[in-house]
Amino acid sequence: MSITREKIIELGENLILSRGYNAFSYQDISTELGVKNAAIHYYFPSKENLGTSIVRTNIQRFEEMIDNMHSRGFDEWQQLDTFIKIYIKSHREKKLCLVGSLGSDFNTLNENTKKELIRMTEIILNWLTSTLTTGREKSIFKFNEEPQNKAILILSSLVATLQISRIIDNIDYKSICQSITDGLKP
Amino acid sequence: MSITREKIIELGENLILSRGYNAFSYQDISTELGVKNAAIHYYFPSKENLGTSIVRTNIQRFEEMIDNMHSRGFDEWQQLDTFIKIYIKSHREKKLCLVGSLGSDFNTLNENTKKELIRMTEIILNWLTSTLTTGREKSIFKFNEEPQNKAILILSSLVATLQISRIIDNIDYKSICQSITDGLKP
DNA sequence: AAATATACTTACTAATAAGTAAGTATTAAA
DNA sequence: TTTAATACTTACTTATTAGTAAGTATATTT
Repeated sequence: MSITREKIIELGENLILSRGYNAFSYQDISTELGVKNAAIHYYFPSKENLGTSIVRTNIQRFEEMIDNMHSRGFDEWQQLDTFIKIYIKSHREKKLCLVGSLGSDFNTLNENTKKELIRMTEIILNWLTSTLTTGREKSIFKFNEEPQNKAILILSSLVATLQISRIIDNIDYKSICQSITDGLKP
Repeated sequence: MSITREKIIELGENLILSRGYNAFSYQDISTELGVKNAAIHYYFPSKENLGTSIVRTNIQRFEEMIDNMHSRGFDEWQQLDTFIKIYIKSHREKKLCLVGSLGSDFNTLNENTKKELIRMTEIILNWLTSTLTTGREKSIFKFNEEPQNKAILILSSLVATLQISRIIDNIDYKSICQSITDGLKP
């Protein structure tokens, strides 16, 4: 895979996470890369292609992380902590996550990017639900809600607290994450 | 106040909640209203004026609701239920809330709209934090987190579950709200 | 009756957006 | 050594955007 192509995806992702899908242009990417906007169209003929590729790259990254955690034999606490650390990093870098950013722009997205975003959100929620279910079976976690509901509540908290932190800057993101995990302790 | 002006604010708000700040134009509003786009500029010279007015209108609406609940002597449970019902209505109407929608677009907003959004979010969180604090003092609520953290967690859950519901359509929003309130029961 | 304010329309401008067709320099393969 | 693929640039088009200046019809005030 071309290095320019990878840089375009990386820059595009950062632009989506910092400014949103409808507020970034091919010019933003090409200027940053020091090329002409037609060069971006060479790799991604339309913004639809770029958006879809960005989400696909994220799905791949997430699935690799899950595989890696499973092959290392991570228990449910270690898995949840690793997942939460992604959000703590996003907060440190003043970025949102794709679910929150593209979720807000959902109605304006093209069909393919929508499809990949749906797929990505399902993959995350399915993993989280199954991790919560197994963790509770093993008495590692304790909670009363349906695992699916608990998964949505945890993901929502992580996603929207990033957004609210952007509005109100004195929020202690790590402390919020602590509250989330405290709510799962037996 | 002019009825056209009010309609513009209402349409603008709905456009922000369904498509986001950067994906709606004065044309969208003028077409819907059956006037020319210059008519919108007559009431709101710039998009900054419109955005700011939309947020201010929401602040006013929220403050009126709070005043109303206080003057009716609503207890903390009734207040929280009333607040959550706003979100259930938004979900039914397939809309987001301003905090979530404009939170995602925050970095692209003008200074005045940012200021009002900050003010609105602070008002909501301060009310929620104080309601939770008082409710716990009265043993109406039970929770272990810091009230400020609990307020952020509740607001985040409401906000981002609207976004996630847009992506994944089989989410039972009311059931999520039930999980939120169940977590406060003594 | 004349002046003024209100609520617009007409007819623009300048900037930026996505997207394209055709050309060029460089590297790799036949 | 010619051919072809790769990685772009040049130079454009078309559409949409926010925004404006000047004009007009209607109602209200003086």
